[in-house]
Amino acid sequence: MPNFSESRKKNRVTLLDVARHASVSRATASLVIRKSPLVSSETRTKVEAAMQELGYVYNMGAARLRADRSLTIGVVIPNLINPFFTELLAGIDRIIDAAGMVVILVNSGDLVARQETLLTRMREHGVDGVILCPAAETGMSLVERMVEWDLPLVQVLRRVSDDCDYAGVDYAFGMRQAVDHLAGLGHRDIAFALHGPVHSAYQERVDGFREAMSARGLDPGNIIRVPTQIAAVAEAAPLFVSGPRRSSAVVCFNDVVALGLSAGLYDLGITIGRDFSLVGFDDVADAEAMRPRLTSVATFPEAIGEGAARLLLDRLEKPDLAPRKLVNAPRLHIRQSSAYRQVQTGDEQKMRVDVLRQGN
Amino acid sequence: MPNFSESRKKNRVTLLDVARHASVSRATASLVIRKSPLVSSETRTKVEAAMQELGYVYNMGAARLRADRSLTIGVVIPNLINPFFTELLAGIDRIIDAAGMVVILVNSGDLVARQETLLTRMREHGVDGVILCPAAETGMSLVERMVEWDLPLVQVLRRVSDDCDYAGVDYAFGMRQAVDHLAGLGHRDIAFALHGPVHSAYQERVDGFREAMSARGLDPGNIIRVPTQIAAVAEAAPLFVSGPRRSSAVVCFNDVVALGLSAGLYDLGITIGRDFSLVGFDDVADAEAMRPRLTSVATFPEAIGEGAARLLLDRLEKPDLAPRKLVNAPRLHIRQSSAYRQVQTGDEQKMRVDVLRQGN
DNA sequence: CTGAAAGCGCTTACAG
DNA sequence: CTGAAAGCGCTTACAG
Repeated sequence: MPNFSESRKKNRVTLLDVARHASVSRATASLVIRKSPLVSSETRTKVEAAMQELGYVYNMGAARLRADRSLTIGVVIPNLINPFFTELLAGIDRIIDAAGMVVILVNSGDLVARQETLLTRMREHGVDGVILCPAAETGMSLVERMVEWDLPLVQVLRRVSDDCDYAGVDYAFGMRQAVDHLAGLGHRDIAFALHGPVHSAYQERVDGFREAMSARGLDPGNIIRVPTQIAAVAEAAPLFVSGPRRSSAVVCFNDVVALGLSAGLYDLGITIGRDFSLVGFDDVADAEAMRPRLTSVATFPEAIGEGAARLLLDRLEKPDLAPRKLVNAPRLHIRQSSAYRQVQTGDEQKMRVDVLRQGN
Repeated sequence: MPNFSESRKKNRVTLLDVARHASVSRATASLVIRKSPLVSSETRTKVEAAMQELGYVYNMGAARLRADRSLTIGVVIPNLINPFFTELLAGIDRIIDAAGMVVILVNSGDLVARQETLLTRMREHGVDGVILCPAAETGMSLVERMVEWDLPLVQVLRRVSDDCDYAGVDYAFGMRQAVDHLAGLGHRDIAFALHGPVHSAYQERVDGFREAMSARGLDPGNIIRVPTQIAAVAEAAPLFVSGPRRSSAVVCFNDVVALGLSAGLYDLGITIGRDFSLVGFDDVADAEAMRPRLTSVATFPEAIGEGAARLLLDRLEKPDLAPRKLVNAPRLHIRQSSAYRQVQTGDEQKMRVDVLRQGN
C-alpha cells in the first residue's frame, strides 16, 4: 500500500475550533451540524458563520467511528462492459445519492475468489450494506455468512438464496413474450442463443424459453451456446441458419448476443427483419440505435437498480424485515428485427397466422 | 439521511480482544496487522490465529482517523452511459484495486453545481485523492480550491488548469490521422459532426480537425452540430448528404455520434463504406460489432484510466512533484466504413489518388 | 439550550 | 520485541 505524505493532517479545522470561534461548546456545534432542533436559530447562525469562516469540513470518518455508520454502501457487479450493468448502476446511484450516501463500486469479474476478497474489503471499509450481483458459482453459504457478519445485503439480478432481499426480473414472463411474439409471426423453428457463465438469471431464461416453447407446442430444445467473447459472437451466426437445426428466428440471451448475431447474419448476406427474425433481451440503448432496430424484451435495468437501492435503504432502517423480492415485469419492445416468417415453396403448408403485436 | 439500527455495534471484535486472546499487547497486535518486521514469527502466528478464531475484521475507519488516510479515492465522471467512460473506469479500478485501495464513484451529470456538492461529499468522506473529468463550464478556480484543500487531484480527459496532473488524449493527432485517411481515399468534402457540451476535449478536437483540413488544403469550415440526445443523432444524417455543404465523408466527434449517423444514413438508403465514408472516434467495442464495421480513431480509454490512476498514486506519495501530463497517442483503426470516394460524372476531374493506409 | 467527560477502535511515539 | 498512554475528531448521555 502506498505511503502518503502527512501534510494534510496539519492545520485541520475541527469542530472544537468552530465551537471556540463561535463561543459555544463542542456539543452545541455538533448539534448544529446534525440539524438538531434543540439549538436556537441565533446560535445556529453563529456556528454556521464560524464554519464558513474557518473553512470547516465535516469529518465523516470520525463521526462514523463513534456512530458506527458510514453512509457508504458497497456495490459488487460482475463486469462493467455490458451496458446493462452501467444502467443498473445509474439507478442505484440515483437513489443512494438522494439518501445522502455514497457508493463504493467494485468489479468481481464474475470470480468467486475475487468477490470474497472484495467483500472483506468492503467490511473493512465499514460499508453500511452491500448490493451484490453474485458471481457465477457463488454458493448460498455466502448469504449466511453476510447475515452472520451483520452486513445487510440485497441480491440484484441473480440470487443464490431466498433468505435475503432480491431485486430482479421476471425472466420467464419476458421469454414468454418473446416466444409468443415470434410464434405469432408464424415462426416455428425458434432457437435460443445464449452465452456466459451459468447463474440463476441464466437458468431462469433457459427454463422460461423451454416453457414458452412447450406451451406453444414448439420444440423447446433448440438452445445453442455462442462464444462469450463479444467479438466472437458473430462467428456463431451460421449455426442458426443452416444445418439440421436451421431456424427462422432466434431469441437472444441479451442484447450483446443479439448485436453479435446481427453482425454475423449481415456478414452472411441475410437481411434481418425480412429473411430472419431476431429478438434481443434487455433493450439497452443500442437496440434503438442499431439497424434494423432491434426488437427486444425491455428489462429496465435502471429501475431494477433503483429498486435494489430502495430495498437496501429499507433494510438499513428495519433490519428485521422479512426478506423481500422485487421482481420486475419486462415488456417486449417491438421494432424492425422481427418479421413474418417467410413462407417458402416446399414448406409443409402455407398457413395464415394470427399476428400478435404486443407491447406498444 | 437514514436512521440505522444499532445492532451491528454490539459484540464487535476489536484489536484489544485479539491481543488479549493471544496474550500480547494491543500495540503488538497492531504491528502484526500492519506486517511490521519488528514482531517475531512466533508471535505473529499466535496473533493471526487469534484473529482467525475471533473473526476479527480490521476497522479502516478507526485506522484512518488516526493515520489520516483512507485508502479511498474519489472518481467523478460526467456520465455513465457512454461506454467510453465505462472503459475508462475499468482502467482506473484495476490500478487502484491493485494498490489495495477502493474507489468511490460519482456522476456529475456534467453539471458544475452538482460536481461541487459531490466534491464536498468526497472531502467529508476523507478520500485520499480525486480523479476528475471536469464538468463542462468548470472554471480553473476549481483546481486552485482543490490545492487549497490539500486534496490531490488528477484531471482526466478534460483539463481546466495546467497546474495539475492530467491524463488525456492527443486529439489533434487523432484528427490528423482521420482526415489524412479520408483525404488519402480521395475525399475532399469532409465534414466534422459533433455534439455535447463544450470543454477542452471538445475544443481540441475542433481545432485538430480544422488544422488537419487546412494542412491538406481542404475547407476546414464544414463543422456541423448534431443533437446531443443519442436517439436523435440519426435524424441529423440528411444534413451531411444533401444541401450546399454536402460531403462524401464525415469525421465523428465520438463513436456514439458515428453509430447514430450510421443509423441515419442507413435510413436514407445510403450504403456506408461505398456511397459514404464514416470515421468514428474512441474505438469502443461497438465499432467492431456494428456493420459495416466502423473505422475509428482508437483512444484507449482503459489505458488512460490506468494512467490517471498511476498519476494519482504517484502524487499521493510525492505531493511536491511538478504537475505532469500524460497525453496518449491515439491510433486510427481502419475497418469497413471508410472507402474510396465515388468519383461521379461531372466532377471537376477524375484523379488518381494516393492511398494512405495507416495503422494496421 | 450548554458544558464537561467518556468513548468509538485504531496508531504512534516512548520507555522498558 | 512488548506495554502503558495519549490522541485522531467526532457523538452521546448526563448534569446543569
